[in-house]
Amino acid sequence: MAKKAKENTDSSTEEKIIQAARIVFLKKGYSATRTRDIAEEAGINLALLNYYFRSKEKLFELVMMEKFQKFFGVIFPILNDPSSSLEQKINLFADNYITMLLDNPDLPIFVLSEIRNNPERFASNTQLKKILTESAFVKQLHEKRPDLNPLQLISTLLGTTIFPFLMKPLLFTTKTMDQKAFEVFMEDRRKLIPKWVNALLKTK
Amino acid sequence: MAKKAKENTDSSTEEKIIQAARIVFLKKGYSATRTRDIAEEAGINLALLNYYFRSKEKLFELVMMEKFQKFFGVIFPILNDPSSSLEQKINLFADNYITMLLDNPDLPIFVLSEIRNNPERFASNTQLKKILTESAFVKQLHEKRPDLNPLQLISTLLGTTIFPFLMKPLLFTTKTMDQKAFEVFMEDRRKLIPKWVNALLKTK
DNA sequence: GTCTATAACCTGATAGAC
DNA sequence: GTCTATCAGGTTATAGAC
Repeated sequence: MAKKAKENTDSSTEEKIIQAARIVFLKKGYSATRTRDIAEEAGINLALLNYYFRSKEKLFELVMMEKFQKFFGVIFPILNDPSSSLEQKINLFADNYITMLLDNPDLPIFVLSEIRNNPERFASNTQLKKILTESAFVKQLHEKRPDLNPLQLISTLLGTTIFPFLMKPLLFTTKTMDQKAFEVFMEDRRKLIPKWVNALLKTK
Repeated sequence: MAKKAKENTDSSTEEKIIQAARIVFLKKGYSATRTRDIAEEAGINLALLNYYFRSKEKLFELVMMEKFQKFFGVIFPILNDPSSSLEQKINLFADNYITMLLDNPDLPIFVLSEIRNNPERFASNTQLKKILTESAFVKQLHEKRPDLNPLQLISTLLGTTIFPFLMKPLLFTTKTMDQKAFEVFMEDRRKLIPKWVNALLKTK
């Protein structure tokens, strides 16, 4: 602890660059981002970026791994907890995920876009497959509704939670909503999704 | 009719270029696409692309307008038909939209990505705002459930239908599904969505 | 570590021969 | 209309001074 005190200012050049990279990559994606944008955002010279991170690709990989961890990391512990009920999992998932997404509204479109652009990168990711096919959530779901493909409910749970954030740019640009209205909308949705998804469990 | 017979081969150079552009832009998006990729896909020389379409930007705009028309065009006539019931609209929407998306599975991520990259382009699009705030669907919805923000149900209807196509690259790359399984999944969903969304209308 | 200058490469677009 | 050759500008990455 005491040893780390020196770094705690967190304003080292390296940190400034990666923080800038987070902002720019998240907003524009890999292809549309120029290393110059990142350097400018960080308030440093372009050469320093390569000095610290060797290449655009390497810097991107760092940021991307973080973002993927954020995007998928919340899901696993909730859906794979054997001690909570199906209803509790749905409730907890919607609540936690909406909180996280309100803090990171551009995360879904970033993650889904980059997977589209480079799907091979995730061929090795077996964690997600496990959540979707053999988590505690899937088992409980299968027990309660053996007639229903668990992925149908999971897609609905994920879709209803994430989709508003994918639509957000469209809602804003057409002036259908502004930031404040969107936040209210998502607070309503935080209560609505558990109610709705649990209702679907009872719909034969 | 007879007049158009001559063009019916549909293999003019211009047509070959725009068909190649459809394929490449849809798959990689604007930024990651190089005009050389399109020329190669079309089996023609790079110079011809500029001869026929002047610039990458102009060619992209053509393709993009088509794709947006496809993505949003189906929604309007269905949701704004005053003669059909709420239930019929939900049913018809899911059915038609899933059919269209099975033929154009890469459309959602393309459209949503490009809106993210360039939202100003759609600032002038008032049609979508109308669907979301003053269509026959919204009015009927408000009448039946005045306690519910219509956008909540619309987001759910759109999200449940579109989201599986956004997840598709992830499902495929993790080998959770293959093409055949995905098609079966979406056929199940074609029946499930109307049942589910109509159930939500009755969930207080 | 940080900067300026520049190399090396890539990309969109055009000139000009056929 | 179609091609080859090439330009002009932009982008990543590095060399070398400080």
